[in-house]
Amino acid sequence: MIESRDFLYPTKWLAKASAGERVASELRMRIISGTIKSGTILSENKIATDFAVSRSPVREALKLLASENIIRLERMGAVVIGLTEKEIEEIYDVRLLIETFVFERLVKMDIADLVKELSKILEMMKVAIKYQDADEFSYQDVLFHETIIRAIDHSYMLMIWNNLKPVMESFILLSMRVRFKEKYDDFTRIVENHELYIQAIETKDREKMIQSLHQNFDDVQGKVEDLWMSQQMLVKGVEQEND
Amino acid sequence: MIESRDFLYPTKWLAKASAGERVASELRMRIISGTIKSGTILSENKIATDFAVSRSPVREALKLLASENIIRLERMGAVVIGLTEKEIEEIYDVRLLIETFVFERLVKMDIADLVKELSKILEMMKVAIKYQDADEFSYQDVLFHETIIRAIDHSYMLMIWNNLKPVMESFILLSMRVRFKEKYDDFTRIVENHELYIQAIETKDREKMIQSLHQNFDDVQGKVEDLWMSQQMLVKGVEQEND
DNA sequence: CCGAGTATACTTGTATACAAGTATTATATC
DNA sequence: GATATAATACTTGTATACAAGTATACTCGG
Repeated sequence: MIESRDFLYPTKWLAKASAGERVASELRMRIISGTIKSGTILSENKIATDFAVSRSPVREALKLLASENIIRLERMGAVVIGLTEKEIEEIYDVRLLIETFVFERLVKMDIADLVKELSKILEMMKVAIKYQDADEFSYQDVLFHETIIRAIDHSYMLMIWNNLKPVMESFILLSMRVRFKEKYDDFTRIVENHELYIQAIETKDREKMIQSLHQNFDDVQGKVEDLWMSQQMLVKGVEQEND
Repeated sequence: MIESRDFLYPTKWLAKASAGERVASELRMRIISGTIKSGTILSENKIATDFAVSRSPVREALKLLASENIIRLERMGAVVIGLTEKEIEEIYDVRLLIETFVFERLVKMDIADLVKELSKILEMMKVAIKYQDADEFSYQDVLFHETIIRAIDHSYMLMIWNNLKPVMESFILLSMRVRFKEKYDDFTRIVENHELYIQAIETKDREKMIQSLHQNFDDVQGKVEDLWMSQQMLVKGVEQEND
């Protein structure tokens, strides 16, 4: 039985969420963290009993995870795909693609409001670091990029982002939780990089923007190890349910 | 009551489909063709009775359409968004983005098999033209681009494509049906353009590929009129259900 | 001991039932 | 006639029930 206090996903983010979203969010975290191993076959009934909900929200959750490419729906059962190094690189391919596209639009726009908004978010990130709040930091980090994308008002770019976001969010959450414990000084670099990004937008400097994006990517490249570390942390912290 | 013979979507493509997919495919066609007007509020119950299915598959369908950005799920009812000129341009933004990315990967690969496969598909398209089979032509057209994307084996590019595909497919279906009746000689141009695309891949010629992509885009630009024409055709052919 | 065939237990997809909440309509009161 | 309040008819989200199909395991025959 998986109860809310065992959740890897921040329960306070699920305040207004439906049972389906709750199940999806938690399953996603467990898959990406490796708690549920790649190759595992999930059955609707098993998940339903595990989460003490009916099959209806579970089906909803599985459909969602399948559209995010972390599970594959087959005739019998859903096969866990998970995130390997390859997938993480691919996600960043997409981010690079989207964000460079967005930037090209931004340079033709009035970006004063956006820059102000991003600065605010960056301040929030700094506070989150100060109080060692990994979850809040992750939230603001994701919000930072979402804010940039939303600025150009492009429904299909937003669509792509919406598909990518849940996986990104989970990945960042897990990664940041590890770093807060193990590599605290990573955050000064992350903040600097976001500052660079804001500057790039402000001055409409393509090169700086690309530089920032790649730095951000280098920052996570090879960071599947974070996921493994996060799993190490988890087996210590959470009691395992031997079904 | 909407029966299978009233379907705008080719029923033979729905052979192995679930009720949810059937409902989604048909609703999508009706939304994109303008048969269901933008702004309309859809209720699960109404759709369920219309299609003579239960709410379960209807919910599934609505979730899907929402993820494709052609409806918006609100607290009460789903609001139809539809496809305006803006959305069509945005879709082509994404296609341009994806396919240029794909091309950059292709130039580093062995593309012999791909070229052969594409040539086969193009032959099929020619046959479909010869026999004035708009649906078959559309199918092969969509398959052509999907084949190119699949060639690079990039799960997240494929994810984007999978999200885009249903809307693209519906749009192309409607557009091609009109053209077969009204603008038959469009097809020689479309075929030529696909030949150009194959050549571009074969010779790994970036410029030619971009040229082909843009030509393809110009070909649909301003083609919302096709949708309106398709709607004109529809009101003639299909009896209207005044609920 | 091995294979064919049947029984069984589990799978998904769909229908239905129910609960909680929201908008609308009607009614009553001023 | 206007406004407030209550009743009603919808809405979604979740649980449960059922049907059709699939894999597994078991039994029976060789």
